[in-house]
Amino acid sequence: MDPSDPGRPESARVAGAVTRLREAGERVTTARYAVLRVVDAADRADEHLSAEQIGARVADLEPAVHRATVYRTLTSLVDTGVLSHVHLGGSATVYHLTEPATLEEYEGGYRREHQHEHAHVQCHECGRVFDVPAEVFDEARATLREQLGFELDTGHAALLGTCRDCHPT
Amino acid sequence: MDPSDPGRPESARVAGAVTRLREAGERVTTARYAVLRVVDAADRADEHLSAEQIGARVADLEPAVHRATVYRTLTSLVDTGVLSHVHLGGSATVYHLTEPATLEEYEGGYRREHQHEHAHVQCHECGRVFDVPAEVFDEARATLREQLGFELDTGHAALLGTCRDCHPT
DNA sequence: ATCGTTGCAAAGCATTTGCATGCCT
DNA sequence: AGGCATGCAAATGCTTTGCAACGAT
Repeated sequence: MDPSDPGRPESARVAGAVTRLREAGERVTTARYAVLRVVDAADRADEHLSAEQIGARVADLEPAVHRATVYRTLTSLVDTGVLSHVHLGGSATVYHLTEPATLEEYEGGYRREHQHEHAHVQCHECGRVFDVPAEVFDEARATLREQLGFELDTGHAALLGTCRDCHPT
Repeated sequence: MDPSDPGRPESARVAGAVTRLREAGERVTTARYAVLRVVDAADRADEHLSAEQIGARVADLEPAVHRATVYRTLTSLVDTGVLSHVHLGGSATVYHLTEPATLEEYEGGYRREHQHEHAHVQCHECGRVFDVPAEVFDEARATLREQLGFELDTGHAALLGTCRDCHPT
């Protein structure tokens, strides 16, 4: 596996993820590299892909990579911290590239929307997922902490609701 | 199926649910009655059961009821509005008896905790689910409505976080 | 008597696992 | 070279479905 293979266009985000993988002592394999590229492309298109959907796209990119490997890869990449996953209401789990703590490490190219922690809200009518600033839940977070001692983690699961387009009114 | 069978202790909540079922033109069968009793008992114990767990308890109560029927029953009871379900982060879905609009219709016996809409927060360490007043999310709800036109439905999916007992600190 | 509901069993689908081989470091 | 990751295929677990029989109204 040689991700520096000339001719293979690579985003700064994928390059950063590969670097972090290596630093963590993890091997960079064909399967892992393909998964990273698929998730990066989805992130850039504001898409939220499930394990299964990622598997399908990886199959296009690298037909030799087995489905089971995609699942194992997703698990290990999440463990390593290179990817993070968000649980959607419907029971699906979607994956994101995790943003590094210091953006400066990786030269430009980050889209503004990806620079901050965000929560996810999903429309249970059309299924679309919207990213919203985590600060929206600051007050709720504070209340839960004070009254229950519960630390709300809005990055880890989506909240359901109805989007503007699907309103009955 | 005769839920008025003397000697079968029945809570006011189950009685109300049965009434609402009949009013909706739905048949009250052994399977449906058993599911209602199981869910009611869980509610009263502040437990949150998944379809699978409900199936197991129904099997104790009515061994003749098939697992597949429990799934179909849960679906139809939710459709009718007698039950409501909440998606937990881990991918499980748990069920509740839906509270009727007017409490007065059903003579006493409602526990205070069940009289109001509530949201669910789940600890991703220990898995326990806590009920919290829906008002905790009022500000977030208002912000999302104003800025995105998104109607947040906190009753339909649990938020993840870490409970007091599982804090690293 | 009618027609919705159920039991049964089999199919379906996403995900996981054991094991030998392969390949990244 | 050495050990982790992979391919393969079978198993798993939850949920759904087709169909005939059953039973609530």
